[in-house]
Amino acid sequence: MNWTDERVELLKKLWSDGLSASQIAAELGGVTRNAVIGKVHRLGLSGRAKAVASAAPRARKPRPAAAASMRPVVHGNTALAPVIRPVIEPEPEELPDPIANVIPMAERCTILDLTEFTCRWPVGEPGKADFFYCGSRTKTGLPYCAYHSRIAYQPVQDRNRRRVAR
DNA sequence: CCCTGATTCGC
DNA sequence: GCGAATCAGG
Repeated sequence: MNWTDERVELLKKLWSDGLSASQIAAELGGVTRNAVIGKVHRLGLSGRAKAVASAAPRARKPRPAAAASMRPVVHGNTALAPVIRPVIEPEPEELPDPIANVIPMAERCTILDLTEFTCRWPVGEPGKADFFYCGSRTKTGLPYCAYHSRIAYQPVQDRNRRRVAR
């Protein structure tokens, strides 16, 4: 593919419209984002309005909302309320993510809040802003609450064999 | 890891 | 002029 007037024109338009180089490359077809960027520079239209604010405007995943609808309603001070956990059977193939939706906000705690009586079940990715520990009362010296103990001590499921690329 | 634009440099 | 490779960053 060569840079015909049409393609250059489209490139200019899309670039000024704030599309990313990879998006433009996909739109044009037959070129990579590097080619687009290179061309953009050669054309001397490097700077743009303000499209480069957040580098990765990733598509938002719609929230599951299924588990959230099953969350028990707790009135009053949730911090002092007894732990109420839904009586759903933890499905072996279920990932911890949906579980996060049934842990009351008030219970969630950081690693600093953990004591010998708080559930150490991690939810989310450590380091991420939304990461937290379950924080429920543990039974007797166990690292997890009764609910998460059942998950933690289940028979080993078939692990996903993954191989690092490259 | 995903992604972004910027730059370099052999072609 | 072109663009892959690389760099620097979110």
